Amino acid sequence: MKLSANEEYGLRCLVRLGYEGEGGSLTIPEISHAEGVSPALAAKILRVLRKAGFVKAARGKEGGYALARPPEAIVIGEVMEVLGGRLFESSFCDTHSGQAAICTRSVDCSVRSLWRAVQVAVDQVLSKATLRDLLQNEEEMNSWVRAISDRSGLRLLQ
Amino acid sequence: MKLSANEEYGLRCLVRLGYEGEGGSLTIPEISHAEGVSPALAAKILRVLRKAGFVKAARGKEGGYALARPPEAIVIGEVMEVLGGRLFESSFCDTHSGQAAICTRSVDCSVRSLWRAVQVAVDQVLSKATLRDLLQNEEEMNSWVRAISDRSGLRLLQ
DNA sequence: GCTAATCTGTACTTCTTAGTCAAGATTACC
DNA sequence: GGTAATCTTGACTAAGAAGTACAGATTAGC
Repeated sequence: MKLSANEEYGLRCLVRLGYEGEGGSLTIPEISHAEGVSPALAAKILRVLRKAGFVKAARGKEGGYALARPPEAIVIGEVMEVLGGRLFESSFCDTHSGQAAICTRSVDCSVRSLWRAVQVAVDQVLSKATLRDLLQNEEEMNSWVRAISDRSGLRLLQ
Repeated sequence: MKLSANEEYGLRCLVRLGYEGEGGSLTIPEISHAEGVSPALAAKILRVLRKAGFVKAARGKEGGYALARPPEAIVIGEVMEVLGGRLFESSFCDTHSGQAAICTRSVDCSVRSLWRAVQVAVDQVLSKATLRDLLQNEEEMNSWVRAISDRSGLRLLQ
C-alpha cells in the first residue's frame, strides 16, 4: 500500500497550478522546474489530468496548463482515483464476481471486509479535501486537518 | 495507492493458518491450494512472514507452517507494514530531509500533510485489528467493523 | 507565411514487483 | 541408514510502473 509516483507528482502539479490563481497558467518547463520532476514526466502526468478534466491545456506559443475548474470544485479523492486507481480492486476474490455480498469462503470475506474498511477510512479523508484546502498556508492547512479530526473522531494530528 | 500482491496473499496465508487453531500447521501445498496461489509464490511470501516473526516453519517430513504467536498478538497493521511498507515514505520531499516539521515550499507541506492524514486514518483501522478479529465469522466481523465505526466516528458500513 | 514556443502522441528504456524453477538442506518414519 | 516429504535459497523470467526521447501538430506574434 504505497503512493505511486503518479499520485505524488500529479497532485503536486495540480497544487502548483492552483497557486497561479484564477486563469493563471504555467508551461511544462515551469511546472517541472518548480516541482523537481523531469519535463517529460510532468507532461505525461499532466496529460492524464487533462483527460480527466482537472486541467486544460493551450497549445502553441503563450500556451500552457491551467486549472479547468475552480479549486473548490476539485475533490482530491477524485484526483487520486484518476492518478492511482482504487486501493481495493477486488482482484483476488473475483471468482465470486464482486457482486455477492457474502463469499463462500469466510477467509475471503474477512479479508475483504478489512480492505473495505481501510478504503472507507481513506475515502473519508480524501473525499472531504478539495484543492482549495491544499492551497491554504500552513496554519490554515493545520486547521483543516484539525477540523476533519474533530468531525471524524480520528486523531490526525500527532 | 493500491494493495500489493504481497499484502493480499500474505494476509490470506496468515488467516488460513489462523483457522488451524492452536498449534495447528499447514504445508505450503495445502496453503497454496486453499488460497489459490502458486506454491512457489506462497513459499516466497511465507518466508517474509517467518523472518518477521509472525509464523514459524518446521522442516522435513511432517513439517509445515504455523502461527508463531496467538492470533490476538498479531496486529494487522504490523503485518501490512512488513508485507508492503508504509504508505508515505517521504520519498519526494527528502531534500528537506524528513526531519523538519515545516517545509520551505508550502506546496510540499500541504501535500505532505495530506499524506500524513491519510496514513493516520489507515493506521487507525489497521492498528486496532488483530488476526483474532479476522478469524471470527461473518457476523462477528461485521460487529467488529461496527465497533470501530462507533469508536472512531467513521462510517465504515455502507 | 515564417518562426519560435508550446502541447501531443507514441515508442522506447530502465527499474521494481510478481511469479517460477530447480538444487540443496532438514526431518520423521521405517 | 534410506526414503520421501518438507522447507530454504538463490537465480531466473515475466509483467507492470517509472521515466525518457523525439517527431509531429498547433498557435501567437511578427
